[in-house]
Amino acid sequence: MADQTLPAQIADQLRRDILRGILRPGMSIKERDNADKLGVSRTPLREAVRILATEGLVELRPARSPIVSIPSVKQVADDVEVLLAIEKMSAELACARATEAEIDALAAIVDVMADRFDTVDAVEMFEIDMSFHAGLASAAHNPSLADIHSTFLSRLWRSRFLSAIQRRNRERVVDHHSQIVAALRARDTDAIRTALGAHLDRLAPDIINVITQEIEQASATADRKDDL
Amino acid sequence: MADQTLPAQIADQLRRDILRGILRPGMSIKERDNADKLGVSRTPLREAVRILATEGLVELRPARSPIVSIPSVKQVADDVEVLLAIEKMSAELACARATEAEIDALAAIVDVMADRFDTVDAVEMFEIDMSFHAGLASAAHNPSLADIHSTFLSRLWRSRFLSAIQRRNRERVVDHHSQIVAALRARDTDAIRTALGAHLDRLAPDIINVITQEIEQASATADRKDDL
DNA sequence: CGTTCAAATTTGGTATACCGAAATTTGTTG
DNA sequence: CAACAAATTTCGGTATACCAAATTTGAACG
Repeated sequence: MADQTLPAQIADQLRRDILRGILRPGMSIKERDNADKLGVSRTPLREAVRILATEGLVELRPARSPIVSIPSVKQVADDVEVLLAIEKMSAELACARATEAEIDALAAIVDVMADRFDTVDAVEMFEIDMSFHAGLASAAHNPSLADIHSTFLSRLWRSRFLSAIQRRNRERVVDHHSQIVAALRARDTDAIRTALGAHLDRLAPDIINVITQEIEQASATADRKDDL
Repeated sequence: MADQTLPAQIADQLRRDILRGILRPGMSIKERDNADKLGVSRTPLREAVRILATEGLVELRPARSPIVSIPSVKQVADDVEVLLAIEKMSAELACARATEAEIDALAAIVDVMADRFDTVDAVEMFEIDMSFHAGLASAAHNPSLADIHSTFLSRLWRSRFLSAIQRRNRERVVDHHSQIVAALRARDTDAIRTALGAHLDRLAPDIINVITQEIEQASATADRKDDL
């Protein structure tokens, strides 16, 4: 975390704060205040905010403070719809193009999942899950595709996270992923479509439920003003 | 073209220059020179360059001048692969979600195509074609999807343009689009998949051919140094 | 004549100063 | 006391100044 550019580092910091909930949806990100707080000047902070804007995590408004995105249910549903399509496409391509080494790496991730399922906390398990799906995307050998995959993954990171920590389902976490790896090994496009479909189609309503819940909750506490 | 932000206007200007070939692939975009040339300061120009970088039209290099992207054949092929998938997905969703008014608008575009096919020049016809596909994408009623669609469309703009102007095929331009609209009207998902598939699967190799050609040609004239 | 190393220049990155618009606050009036 | 208007403050947008890294150039030495 050292050799990246300064704006990228700032973006990482802000992204973490947003995803961890320290910067809550709707909060404004004032250039001067945040620049001072992070000990940098407005220019790189500004650029960092633009990076997050393209990722969909913050929202730019003309002649106004950027705010942390407060995605509507519709937006989250749209994002999920796109992410699922990208992931299915990646999986099918990976079926044809993944190297044996890449499949081995994915299998190893599933092994780790199975081993640690009962011991690690939700956050760690979630990170492992993320690495599996990122690995699947890169196994499609199409960097453009992997790029937009990671964009939508980070846009939905918080939603997925909230969804994941409230439900720990061994079947989904371990079995589904095993089936995906098995289908990859067999180079069986239909099988991977089925396996991933089962995995993801269950994920979608979960995420949307969590978000719906969070938004209702937020509007209930709507008296809170956005601070600093 | 007035109320946009200054960086967006600059990005538009640069994008035009890149796509029209005035700024050729490999040319460096020096901040000071271009800022002076456009009569603005470095800050908004800098931001404009970042915009184009996220669109894939320019390439940022750490501690070096940004250069106009010179996409490899592989990159173009990857982009085409993604664009096709996005467009097929959009079409299928549009089949279920497009309003009658949206379908009418698309039909009107096809009428314009048919009417003017023999009179307008390639550039204009190309613009009409672009508006059709953009309309199709927005008829899917998923802004996230429409966003990445337009990103890949602009990333491939120049390639598609070069491909389009060298081949004018009434069958493809008019008939294919008519079939797509007909399938939309009938809400026939299979039909639209077939129609769009026929349209696009022919497009892909054309684009890749043109790019392969251009790259070979460029390496043949490799003595030219990037000026300014 | 070629190679190497250092000085100068170029250039992107960052900080800061300035400007105009928008919002907030304050004061006055009905 | 409420409401509207003016002044002040706040804040993003833009320009500019400064800095450090990198490239280039040229001179000196082999």
